[in-house]
Amino acid sequence: MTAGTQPGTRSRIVAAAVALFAEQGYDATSVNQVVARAGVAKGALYHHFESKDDLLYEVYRELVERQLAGLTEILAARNPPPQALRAIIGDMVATTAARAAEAKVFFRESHRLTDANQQRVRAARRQIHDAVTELVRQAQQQGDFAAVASPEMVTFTVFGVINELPVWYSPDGPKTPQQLATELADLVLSGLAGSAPMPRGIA
Amino acid sequence: MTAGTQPGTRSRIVAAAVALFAEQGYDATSVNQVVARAGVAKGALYHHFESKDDLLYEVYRELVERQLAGLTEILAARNPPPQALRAIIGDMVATTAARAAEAKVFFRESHRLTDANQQRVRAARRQIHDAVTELVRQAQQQGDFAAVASPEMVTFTVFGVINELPVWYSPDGPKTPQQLATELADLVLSGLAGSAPMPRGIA
DNA sequence: CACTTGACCGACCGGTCGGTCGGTCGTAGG
DNA sequence: CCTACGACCGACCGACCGGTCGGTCAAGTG
Repeated sequence: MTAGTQPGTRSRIVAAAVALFAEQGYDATSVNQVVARAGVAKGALYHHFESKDDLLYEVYRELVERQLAGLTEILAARNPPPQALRAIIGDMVATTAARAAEAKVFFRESHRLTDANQQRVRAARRQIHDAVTELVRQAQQQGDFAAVASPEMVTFTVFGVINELPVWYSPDGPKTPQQLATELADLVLSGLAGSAPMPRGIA
Repeated sequence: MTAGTQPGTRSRIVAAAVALFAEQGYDATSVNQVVARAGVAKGALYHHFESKDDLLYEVYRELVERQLAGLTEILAARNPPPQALRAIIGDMVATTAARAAEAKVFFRESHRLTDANQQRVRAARRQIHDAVTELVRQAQQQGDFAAVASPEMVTFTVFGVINELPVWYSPDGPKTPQQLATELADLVLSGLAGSAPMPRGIA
């Protein structure tokens, strides 16, 4: 009522698109379906977005920015590797669970982005991946982690679970995201504790 | 030359479809592209397959049958849990790496299958999932594995990496599938060795 | 009041999609 | 030699796709 614009037309379009993309996939969703769900006309969508691909990219941009911000903050704290890795897992699991639909689209449809947009997303993802790998590598060199597997394998393992989480996670499920994050962190850190060095207790 | 049929028209269609689905995705690939790549006419495709969905299902059927057969064989051997889990990881990594294109399509496009076909595939996948979970659960009860995480989380972790493997694995990469499988098994088994109960040696 | 602006509308467009179907052709059976 | 048949061909179909564009209308400005 205040201004000449209905509140959140743009965000309603994005929300409708995310829901439909998550349910059906990007290609299987027509822009007509999106505008019908959002309750607007086709012209409104193309008033706010350049193309269907631009709409998809919007989903990615928001999620990847959030994850990158969380990671940067955690690394800046410069805590010991076990705590840092646990914090990273906790943050990633939390954001993935909270935005499960977006995450589902994210990891399933990335190949459908325009080349330019795809490169931007991949660059951010690689940045996250490399940061975690480097954390593990340094911790192994300093003896904080056992060298039971390469840093790359540890990273792939952690993100493997997290990326697939939106496939099976449900808010109505028996476990909260916090519990899931704790379990995953326990498993990974137990593995990285190895059999040789410190017998750090796991609550 | 022997019979009236060109050798492998059907399999050439499947191979072309797998390659294109892996490169571009299922929806983004037209049947015209498939027949062009296979070097046949459209009629040939619809002579061998009922629909485009049927063609997609063919990819799934073959892969899931192979994986289920491998798993059954391993479980039938009734080896101790650590060896069994290591064998399962080895088998899954090997088949996934050997058929990376199929696996990529598999885990990315499962939601595009017809409901009936999707249920069949999901049933087989759940069977695999449940078998591994049960293996872990029993091993934890008997003290062979530490209870650092729930059996479900262990399973999700193992299949998380494996399902994402086709995204980053390359035959030209520095590591063989065997090496990757060993690393992953080392990491997971090290985690499951835990620090609480018996320090069972890991070969 | 006239005029501008920008959010939004929806009929419409060229093109492509998955799928069809009447026809051709090489081989096997009689 | 004739007929039957399965494998395969490719022009064609209606539906629907993503995207366009001339128009409408409410609020802001002077």
